[in-house]
Amino acid sequence: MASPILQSRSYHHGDLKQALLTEAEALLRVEGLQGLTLRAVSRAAGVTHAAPANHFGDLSGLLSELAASGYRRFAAALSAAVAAAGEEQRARALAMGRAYVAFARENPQLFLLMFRGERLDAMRPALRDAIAAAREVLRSALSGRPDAPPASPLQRAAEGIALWSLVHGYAMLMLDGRLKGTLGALPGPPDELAFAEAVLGAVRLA
Amino acid sequence: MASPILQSRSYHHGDLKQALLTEAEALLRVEGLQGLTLRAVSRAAGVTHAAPANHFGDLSGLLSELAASGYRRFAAALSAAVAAAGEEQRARALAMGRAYVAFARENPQLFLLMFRGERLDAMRPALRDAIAAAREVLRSALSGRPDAPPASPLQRAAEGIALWSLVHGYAMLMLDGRLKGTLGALPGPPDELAFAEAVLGAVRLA
DNA sequence: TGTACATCAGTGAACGCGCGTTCACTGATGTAC
DNA sequence: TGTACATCAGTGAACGCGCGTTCACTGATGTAC
Repeated sequence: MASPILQSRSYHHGDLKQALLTEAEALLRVEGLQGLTLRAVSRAAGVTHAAPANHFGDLSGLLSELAASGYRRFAAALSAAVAAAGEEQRARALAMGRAYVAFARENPQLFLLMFRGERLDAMRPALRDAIAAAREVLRSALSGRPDAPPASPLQRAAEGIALWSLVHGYAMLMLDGRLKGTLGALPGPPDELAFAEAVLGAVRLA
Repeated sequence: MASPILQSRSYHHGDLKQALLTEAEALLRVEGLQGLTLRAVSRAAGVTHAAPANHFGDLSGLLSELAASGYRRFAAALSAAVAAAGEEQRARALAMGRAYVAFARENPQLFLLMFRGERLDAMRPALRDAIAAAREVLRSALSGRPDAPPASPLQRAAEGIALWSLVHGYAMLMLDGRLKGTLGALPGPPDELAFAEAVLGAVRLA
């Protein structure tokens, strides 16, 4: 018989794989990466702690699938933002940056899991594919200025990586709480969104 | 009697505190952050695993002191690079960026420990002071362009954070191995230094 | 339609592991007199 | 100079903890005939 919800295979539980991923993400959000253990996730999902092995093999398998899910949503968010920004290159890059930072802010622990390779298994096809897809969205949003004179391959690559570094660094510093001091020292009440906007807009390609 | 080496207090061991920090850093370099446990560090230093408590209290105390030591060396490296770069503002920022990335490349795990607040105790005076000192070096190296018209406080702060984000993001992406693909796709043999230079130079304040 | 069988998701108990913490102790160092 | 005492760094054994893994098992689902 089909699952009560999706048409995925369901035995005793009825899509335990998805349930484990959902619980894992909730746990990650609340407890952080170090709270994510096979036993804790199983507990949250109401199954024995040996059950996840049937779906993920081991812990790094579960973390990798979770990160893959994060990358898919990340890529979708960036992609939608860029598409909505029109054709102008700088507007597209800015839209991407906004969406990038917003994703990090809304999913801080998931973002850290995604960009902290240590505990992931980069060989997992689901993760590898999701990373590649996200990378491609970034590449297309940051590809050089068609209006400018043709640059060297090094120059073009450096420009893309510089913009990526800018938004990624901002996201990481923000998640580490490194911007609080600067934000607090500004006149008026802190406005994180306006500040992010000012930072992303403070820089241009040379 | 004084210690055989330094004039620090020495009882049975003869400066166990420094020895533990040295061994901890070596372990961190080889095993990564998750290999850093009180027991492993004690083992490496040849003492009982209860001994470190006399000097650091608990594990987060030891990690915090190690991070503080990292921040002191980090600040010194940035400071020296900036001082050698002369007076021109852009040259100073570029020199800082180079030194920043070089430190991250040479001390990858230490750099990650420093910028991953989770396991540190930010209340430790040694760590708090070291972070503040490093932050001040950054601030002075990245402070706005004296040649430009006076900008708003928001604009000035945003410019400094943007440059910091650029170098920090580059360092993090590099340590995560995210740049390998781009670097490998360039014509000729990969040249990390030249690429970093190109990335840092690809951007100007708007 | 019904029966026998194979598959496999999930169980529950047991295992060994390394961890941080505690605590009474030992013994070298430093100090008072 | 010598003795008695206080301090405190480091010892070693014991503790409980949560972890991942293993494994024989149960029982629901799916399939062959």
